[in-house]
Amino acid sequence: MASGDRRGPYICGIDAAMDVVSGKWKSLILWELDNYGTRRFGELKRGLPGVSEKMLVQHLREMEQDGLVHREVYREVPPKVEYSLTEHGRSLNEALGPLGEWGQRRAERLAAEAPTGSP
Amino acid sequence: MASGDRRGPYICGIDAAMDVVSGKWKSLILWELDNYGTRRFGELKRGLPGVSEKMLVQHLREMEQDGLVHREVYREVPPKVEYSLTEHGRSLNEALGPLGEWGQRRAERLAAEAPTGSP
DNA sequence: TTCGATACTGACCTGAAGGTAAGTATTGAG
DNA sequence: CTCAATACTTACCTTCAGGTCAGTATCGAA
Repeated sequence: MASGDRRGPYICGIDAAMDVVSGKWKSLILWELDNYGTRRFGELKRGLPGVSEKMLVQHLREMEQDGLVHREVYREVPPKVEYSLTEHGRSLNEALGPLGEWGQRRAERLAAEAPTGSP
Repeated sequence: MASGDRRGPYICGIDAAMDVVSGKWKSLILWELDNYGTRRFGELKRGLPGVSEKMLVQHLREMEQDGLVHREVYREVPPKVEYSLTEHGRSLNEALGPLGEWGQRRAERLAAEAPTGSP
């Protein structure tokens, strides 16, 4: 399954962190929630162009289980659910900072090397 | 294919970095090479218990293409090939540091929460 | 009575990541 | 002549992350 048994015995810290971040949209979700503080399901969906509802729900559930995300349900009609980061989620986002900067530099380097696809 | 077109248009830095690190053994390869400086193919294989030769070759090729790894071939018999990190590879490993520490802390927390599986 | 809004859930399918295992090339040792 | 050692290569197969799409529950508005 896609979100079954995890928290396996880890070989190293990277492994343990990757277990939690791997997932097509997870780092983006992390960034959205860190940036906006609190987001409703529909807002997240609109903020992540291309994400399917299924994956968004699945990722959010896993991140909740992993203690990264807090889920607040308002018993209203139509339904309202708000997501936000926990302390762990925020610290993970911080830990991802240097990696993001490295990737940024790499992207810039690639753009400089092949501006139009080398015609 | 497993290593075909990459370097796609990235949504953010994390995306660009993940494109390069995602792969079951890549962070481990990074660590091995950073730790030992230079490793032969067979040494890497023995240092990463469970890796298949196919995946090791494939990952090393991709990392070479991505400018993370340098490959030095000695024209001898039997063959000898030495792998080492480039400057980019080393900086990536550094950027992964905080993430590794976060994962380490997470692993410790998990171990403290469920020592024997909550019997 | 039907529709729209919201936050899901479930069945089904595809592609790609990764595993297994056998084959290749070269040459010195026995 | 055969074998061992090294660094691969190739073919085939399984698994699973992720996509599509349809359905559900609830209530107010029209």
